[in-house]
Amino acid sequence: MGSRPTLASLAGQLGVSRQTISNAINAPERVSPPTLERVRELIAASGYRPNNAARQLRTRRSRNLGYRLFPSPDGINTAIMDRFLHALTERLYEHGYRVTVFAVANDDAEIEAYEELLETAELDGFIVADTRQDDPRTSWLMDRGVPFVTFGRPWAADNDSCPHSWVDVDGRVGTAEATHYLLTQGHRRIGFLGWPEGKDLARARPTGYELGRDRKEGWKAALSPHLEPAELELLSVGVPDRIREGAAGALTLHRNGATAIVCASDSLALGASEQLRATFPDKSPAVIGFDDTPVAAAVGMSSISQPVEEVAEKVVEIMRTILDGPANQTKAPQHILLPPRLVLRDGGGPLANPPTP
Amino acid sequence: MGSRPTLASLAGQLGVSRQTISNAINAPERVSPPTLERVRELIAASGYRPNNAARQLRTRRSRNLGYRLFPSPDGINTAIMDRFLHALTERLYEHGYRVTVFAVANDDAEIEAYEELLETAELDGFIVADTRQDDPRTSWLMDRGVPFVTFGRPWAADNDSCPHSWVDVDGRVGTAEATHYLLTQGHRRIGFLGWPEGKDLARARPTGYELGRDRKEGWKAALSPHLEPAELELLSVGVPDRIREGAAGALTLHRNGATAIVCASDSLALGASEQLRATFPDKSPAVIGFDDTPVAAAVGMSSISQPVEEVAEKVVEIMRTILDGPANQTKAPQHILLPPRLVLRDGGGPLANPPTP
DNA sequence: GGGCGAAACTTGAACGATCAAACCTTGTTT
DNA sequence: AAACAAGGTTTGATCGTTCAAGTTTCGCCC
Repeated sequence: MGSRPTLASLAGQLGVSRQTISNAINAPERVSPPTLERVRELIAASGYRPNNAARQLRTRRSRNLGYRLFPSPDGINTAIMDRFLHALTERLYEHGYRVTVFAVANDDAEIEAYEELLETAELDGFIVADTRQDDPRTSWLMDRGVPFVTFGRPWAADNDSCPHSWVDVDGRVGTAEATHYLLTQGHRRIGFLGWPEGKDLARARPTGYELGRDRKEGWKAALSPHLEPAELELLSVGVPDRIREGAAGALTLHRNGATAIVCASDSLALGASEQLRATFPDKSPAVIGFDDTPVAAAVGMSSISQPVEEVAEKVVEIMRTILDGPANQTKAPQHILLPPRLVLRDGGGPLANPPTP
Repeated sequence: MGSRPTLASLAGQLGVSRQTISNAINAPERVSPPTLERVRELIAASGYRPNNAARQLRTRRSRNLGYRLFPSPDGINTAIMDRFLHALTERLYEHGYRVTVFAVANDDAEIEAYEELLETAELDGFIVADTRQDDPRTSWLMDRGVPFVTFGRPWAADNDSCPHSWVDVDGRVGTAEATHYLLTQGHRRIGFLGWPEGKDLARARPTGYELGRDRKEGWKAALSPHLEPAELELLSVGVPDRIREGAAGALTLHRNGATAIVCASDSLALGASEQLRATFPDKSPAVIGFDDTPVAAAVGMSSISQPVEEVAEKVVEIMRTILDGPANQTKAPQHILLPPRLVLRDGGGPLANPPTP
């Protein structure tokens, strides 16, 4: 029982040189059809697979990309990044790329890890999630010309002139759509349950504060034709991203006259929904969450769904044009903003009538 | 500006041979103290890091382990595997190991991926989660002598004679502890809300059915000294792992006289808890969940917490003795069963009194 | 003082692939 | 008919490391 086949061993069997086998794999047009055929047959029969380490040593390409795992915060919103990682891995795998994950505590450590991974494992690039304004990570990567794509906008004044590629979901469109839907249902006093504004309160939110502002603006834009600014003011509340706080915030909004609520996250929405149903069993305000997490689906709550699978697909597409595309082609950074989708559900919650056994 | 330092370039600067530098890194005892000192200084000053591809090509070790990402099911229990992956990655990184993740649809595809990853990326081993009885994956890995450790027992008749190493959490002990706690609180008729039994209903549960049986047995063992078998029978219900089903199951248990409920998952517990609180606002039965997911923490529900970080630590320890330990030492498989911890919370749920603004 | 052995270090080869350049064949051009 | 071009194939070198087998130095012992 021999060890695994190599280019040289295959070449020996076929009476050709290693380079011919190599060409058959990497540049088939250089090999004559009959030879190509024979080589391909042997490759299939022998189950040959090129050794990545050897290839990497020579080409300085690892076909391996890095992704940072985020620490699970106390929210329920991690589920969405889970789905993203899953889709990302799957899509990249299809194109022969592997994903190396790493976990670090903060941005500084993340940059250090980039350096380490680039130098030892020679990763070909990174997928960076959860970008913030003036993100030190993207500047670092850009400075050294490391290929990367972000899931998240740079949130700079002009996102379109951003020098790197990004894919993101348009939260504004999502909350606007939810608000419009509630308007068609006859609601006018629609509340927004979001996160606190101001940078110093960053801890209270799952990510940068720009995200929350974006989501709030969609609600505001959809509702402002129908309400006075003073009323709008009353109908917006910002609280830390926890279920408990969502419950409290919902009561405030209800007191201010809200008959329906659009939320910045499912955590808030879940708190709001359960609280309102408990406090006002007969006619509790409608609640729409954000992210369409499993919990929302489970309790039958409407929510705005981010197309993370599509985001992953776009990210991979862009990454491939950067890494596999023609070398000397100028690669203009791509910016893709995907619309979320409103998922309507009947309401759910505790069962009205105990089922008979 | 030169490219990155290599063994040869460092050797040139110091007037020694490459091998001496290599020895200083991998076998310091072979190098004389003064030379060692000089080499180490230069390494630090130059920021030299060994190239992994070259090292791998020669040693056939990649310092890279594989881990399969699970498809996010519709439950809320993925959070725990998230934490596990995070801890695992962190611990392995500390010891110079990287984690390559992959996502596949089923067991066959998983085995194919093992093969692919072993041959091309030459992974050193795998961490296998969520094992079942007669798991085809572990047999495959064992047959080819691939190093691996599982998070999860083999669930065979005799776990202790299992030929591979595993780490798991003792669900039985967890539910027993929860039941005991409820007994000390004066409860006698304590219900168990679990999953359906029988292999054909596998879809209804997050994983193999052995897990659910294990958790149920802890409750049964703790309670059987206090109740007749017939009563026990009435106090146990098995439903699919969804919030909605948990709500229904809880009502059944309540009808059968349960004053407290121990659950096989937080999904079920959440449904039970919310339902009971809605249906019996004044004196709703106590509910204890399983897995201590973020949702449980958020709604203030008691739950049995799996020490996944500790599991990850043990898994890494075992993996290191396999991979880095003395080569010709006989490695008896290790089996570690960790106890979960009961996390008590006040109850939470909707706020009784609307807070003043 | 010759032989021996250990310690410290060096040298050549190998891992398995790709790059760059050389080498044959053919067939076409002048 | 000699020169040239292009297509197909081979050869030698190289990526950066470690293994295995050398070499040198020096002290020790009989």
